[in-house]
Amino acid sequence: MFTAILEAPVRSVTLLRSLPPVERDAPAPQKALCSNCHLREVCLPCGMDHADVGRLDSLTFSRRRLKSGASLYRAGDRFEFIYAVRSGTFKTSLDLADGREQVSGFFLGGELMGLDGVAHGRHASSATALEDADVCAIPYTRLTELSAANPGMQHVVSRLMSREIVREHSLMMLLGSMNAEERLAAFLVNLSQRLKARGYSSSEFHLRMSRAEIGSYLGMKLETVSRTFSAFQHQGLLEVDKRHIRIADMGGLTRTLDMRVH
Amino acid sequence: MFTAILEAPVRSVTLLRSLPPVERDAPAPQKALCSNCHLREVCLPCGMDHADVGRLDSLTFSRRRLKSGASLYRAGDRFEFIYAVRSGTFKTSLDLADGREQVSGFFLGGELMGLDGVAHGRHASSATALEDADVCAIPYTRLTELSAANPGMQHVVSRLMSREIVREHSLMMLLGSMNAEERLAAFLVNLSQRLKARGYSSSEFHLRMSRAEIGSYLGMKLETVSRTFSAFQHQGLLEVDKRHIRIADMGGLTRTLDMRVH
DNA sequence: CGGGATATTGAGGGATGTCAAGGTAGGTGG
DNA sequence: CCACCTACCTTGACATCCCTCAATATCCCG
Repeated sequence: MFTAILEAPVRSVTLLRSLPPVERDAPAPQKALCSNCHLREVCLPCGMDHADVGRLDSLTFSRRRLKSGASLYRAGDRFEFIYAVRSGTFKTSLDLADGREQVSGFFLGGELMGLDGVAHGRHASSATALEDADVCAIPYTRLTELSAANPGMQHVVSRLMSREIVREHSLMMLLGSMNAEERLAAFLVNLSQRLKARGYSSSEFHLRMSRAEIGSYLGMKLETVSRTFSAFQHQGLLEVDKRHIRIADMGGLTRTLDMRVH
Repeated sequence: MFTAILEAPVRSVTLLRSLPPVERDAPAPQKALCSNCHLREVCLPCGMDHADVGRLDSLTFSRRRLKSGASLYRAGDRFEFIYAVRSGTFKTSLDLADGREQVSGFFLGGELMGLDGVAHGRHASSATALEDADVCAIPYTRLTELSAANPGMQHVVSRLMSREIVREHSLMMLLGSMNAEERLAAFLVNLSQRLKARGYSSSEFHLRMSRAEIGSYLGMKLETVSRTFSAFQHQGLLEVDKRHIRIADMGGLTRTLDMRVH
């Protein structure tokens, strides 16, 4: 299901961080090429043949750097770009009428944000960096122009959108039919697999999001998230220290899901 | 937001029903043309210019008729077609590990089903007719071939997928942050608007789905759905007689949503 | 007419939300 | 360097919403 990336993506991230800071929102001078990006196996080019990836290079995506907490786009902004995460973690969220937010997703390196903007030409959700981060800005109209001439590429783009639909399907299932323990287990197992596919440890990691953000995403209150973490720790499934997580019993965690008592 | 269709779609539906029944699953002899379909303003051609709609006609979608309860496709089936509802109502659902189902959507005339199949070449969900129904089967590869040559058409297809993402966003919000009354109110208001856009009454209609199906969709038990209907009736918002619904106070119903106490 | 599916309603219990208090970590300024 | 402040996390006590189980009513279809 997931392609494991064996090369560690950490090296280039460190490199980026050590560069002198650029002016905020100035057009980044660096241009990113898909063909030699360390994330190409999990990102936009995934599934494309060599020739199509080469064509992608002609778009020379501009890069944008964000500080932790900065927003990449906001709901209602004009839709021009989709964004691929190069480094860091993002959340996407919808603004509720009463001012609270509903988190609709978390995004890791290589994942794409903003596809919901195609529908009405405006972003339907907001994207916020959960740590210092780096994205490729992919001009949507140029991408469609390019894929019009290349059936293979067009299919890849459609598939990405469809994948987003499927992703939300499973979240709906989660929100509609699982109890608190099942929700958190599903969240952790999913995150673990995605980290593994990016060359990180699947059993030990640092959460970039708060309990409140996890809760919003999973449809539960932050106190319940906290209590459920504690419960898993008592059951010997996890070791939890604030945001540092070690999965002690992956089998037990996945079994929590299969039970599906409710 | 929705384009009201003034011509009543009822006439042609009645016509179809009076035709002699065809063999089940035999390639239907009737061919449907988008350019003079009564649903063209809410269906696939929505947003296309006249020339592109004409090009759609070249695909000559075959029609498929289903009895109430019959399934159009099942999760895991090979993905070849997307389906546009011509008449009747459908539900889409995911099969849970324990045999129960999670309803992921209800579909009315002109709405498209099956876009989640693009991701992996297999349908990710199942579609079932909730009453005798009629669909256009749109061959996906031929649609993409056609849209490769026509930028306008390609964009329309992308937009449809994006719209599906946005639709699921709002459902996530519903499941993640609303209580039982808000959920049912949101469901009814949404259904009312969609019926209105199709030329039906927005204040009085017949539900095609059971309490259990509504509950599955909204993430609550059928008893809670039933109780909430009764509560709305006592509050003077609705008149309910089994599946026959009359919205007595649309303003009050939408206010239930804005309150968003929880 | 009978049987199965569906809907309504009640009683009771349990999972999760709410409110509150206290602890810890990290950042900032004196 | 330390004190303070803020944001975040944990835990407890209590409240409440919704689920579970059960009985009954109603409708639809054979």
